[in-house]
Amino acid sequence: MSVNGNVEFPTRTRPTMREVAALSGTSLKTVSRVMNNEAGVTPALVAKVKQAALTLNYQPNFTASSLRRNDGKTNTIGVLLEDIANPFSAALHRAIEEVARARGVAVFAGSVDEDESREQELAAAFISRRVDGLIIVPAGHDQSYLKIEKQSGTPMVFVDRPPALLDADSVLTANFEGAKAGVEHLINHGHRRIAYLGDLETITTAVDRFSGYKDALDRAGIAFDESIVQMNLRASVDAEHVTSKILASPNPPTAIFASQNLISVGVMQALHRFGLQYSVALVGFDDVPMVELIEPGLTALVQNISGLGKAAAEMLFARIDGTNAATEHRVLDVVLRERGSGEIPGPHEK
Amino acid sequence: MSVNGNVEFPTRTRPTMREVAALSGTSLKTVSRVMNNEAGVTPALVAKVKQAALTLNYQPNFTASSLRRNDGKTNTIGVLLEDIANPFSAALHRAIEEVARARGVAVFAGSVDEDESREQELAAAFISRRVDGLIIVPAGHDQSYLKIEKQSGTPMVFVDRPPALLDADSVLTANFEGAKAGVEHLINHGHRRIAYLGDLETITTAVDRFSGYKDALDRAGIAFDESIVQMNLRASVDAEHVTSKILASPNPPTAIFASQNLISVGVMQALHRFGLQYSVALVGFDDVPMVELIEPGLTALVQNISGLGKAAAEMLFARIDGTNAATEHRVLDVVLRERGSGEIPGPHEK
DNA sequence: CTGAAAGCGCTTACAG
DNA sequence: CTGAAAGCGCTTACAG
Repeated sequence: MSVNGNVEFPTRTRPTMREVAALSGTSLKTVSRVMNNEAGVTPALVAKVKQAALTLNYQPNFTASSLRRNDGKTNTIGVLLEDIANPFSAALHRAIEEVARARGVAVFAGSVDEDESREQELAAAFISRRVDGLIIVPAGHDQSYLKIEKQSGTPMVFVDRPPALLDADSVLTANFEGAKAGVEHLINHGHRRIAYLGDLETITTAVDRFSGYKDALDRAGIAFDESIVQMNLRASVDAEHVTSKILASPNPPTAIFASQNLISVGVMQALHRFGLQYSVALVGFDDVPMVELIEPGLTALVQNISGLGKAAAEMLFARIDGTNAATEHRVLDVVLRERGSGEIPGPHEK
Repeated sequence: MSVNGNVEFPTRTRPTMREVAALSGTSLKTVSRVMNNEAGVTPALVAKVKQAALTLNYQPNFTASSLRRNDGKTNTIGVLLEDIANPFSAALHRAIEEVARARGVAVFAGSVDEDESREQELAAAFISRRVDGLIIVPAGHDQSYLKIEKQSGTPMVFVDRPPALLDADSVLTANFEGAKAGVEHLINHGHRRIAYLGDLETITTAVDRFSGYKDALDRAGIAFDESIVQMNLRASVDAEHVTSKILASPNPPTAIFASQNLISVGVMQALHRFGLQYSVALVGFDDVPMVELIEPGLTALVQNISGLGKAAAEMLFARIDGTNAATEHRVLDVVLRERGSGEIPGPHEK
């Protein structure tokens, strides 16, 4: 007589195929046939079984079926991202979901948070649930712990960052070439004194971008000057402080290269505060959200994030489908989008 | 003799507990005991089993174990989001992950994309994989399809939007009160002609915010004027167009209320283009990314997104743990953050 | 076309 | 303390 929903609708046990069989007066195997739309069951029986399933509210247990099924597939993949909440990870995740959805594959996701042990824990959690494959943005610098799993037949594709001490497929962005092109863009606009603000040196993409910077300077015959270079920046406030310090130094740069979007934001904030946003040039790696609202617009090297996710997912599913080709390493191009901040002329303009 | 990794390391079948038992000269049951760290196994046997497991690279199959286990738990939950890639969904997802991670629970996630059938497909996909619970941001307006599942014992919590035609827990933002407070803020700053730009009328949160707007006008004795009200805006460009049109009209508003962040962006773009960003006041629901870079700063009603996710996850796990309390509906407050755009004085300033 | 038996990889319930 | 048998919900392999 209670009005509480929990009491009115007590928990019932979920019906099984066996119970559907009993109600429909047929066998377990026939119910299985009907549920899987297998041909060769009398229409009359099909109707009876479906009616019984409906009456009992039967819901198939996909997990149980995959245990016995020959292919052993769970139609599930695991995705290890840097941080689910950051825009890069979220866009990657979305692109992967798109491909998985088309195949009826469910997606586990988790944040690695630049933590090596978290990476291993997440991988283990997904493996113990027998995912059909893994897509990984690694944090650690040794993925040999996945060797056994790979040999056991679980395909895996690395995105954004390459695997280390493990032979596996990867899809990366042209970080070296992109950063190099960005710095050359500044040089072509008359700059020779170009500061570099970079991310953690433990992140391979950060190292590659930094190499691109140095290579561009080298080719232009510009000496590397560590007084206007700062790596290991994480938050935008850090970048803001460093930018302020560099701008106030005796021999300030006429241009700045920011190795990722949070750093670009910090640089822009410092430039705005000094009122230098129209005098000091800026090129950044990665777009900044709401970039349209900022003046001058940020000239940025734009990655094809959804392209990375799509390619990774397609490579993974090709492996899951049994492709046994040699390990593949794909690299996606970066596009330089001119919006104003990178076209501010320098003192050496021709 | 091939150097191809795929040939050097052929796919092996994954070892089972039975094989570990055989190698260690013990029984399946004893291996199970060791793997689950059950007390009461001779240290010598434990060592032998662990050695064998290591030799064979045994990896436990959590899915298989949960099939037979009494609690039946898969230590897995499913999360249905609006769109994994949007910042709101991503922040929600992250907060949920945090709680799940602490319990060793893996998280399935998917995008509903404001599509009713997609919502049902995702729910079915997660249910067929026997998740322990569901956290749902619904798109449709009838969740009765989940009634059976709920009765079968799968806990579910709705976030951001309430369930319809289904009695279930929910965690919502104070949309009505928040919008009302935002409009009252504008009124207090001397505005009486306040435009309203809103989201899809099919979204309950959009309707609630609109009601808050109307209620604030009512209480201030301001007549509702549909010529400066526009609902069903989705992209920021749409909001930009409508704002431009309204600003160019004979009797333009002195203030604008934007019902969500994409709309705020469109309004800001239009105001900037007209050079009216310091003359027309603006209050928006939800923060805008990189808001620090915009002048004047956006005065916004800020939701506690991670609070929503955390509360939803905690309520879900309480149910999973067996709590059988009455359905709970929690509402989280919104904070008005003054940053400049909402404090621009209107003609009726006292 | 239909179904009884065996088995997927584990845990449970029970016996020794 | 250890293990043989049964069973979780399904599919496979085979017989009729």
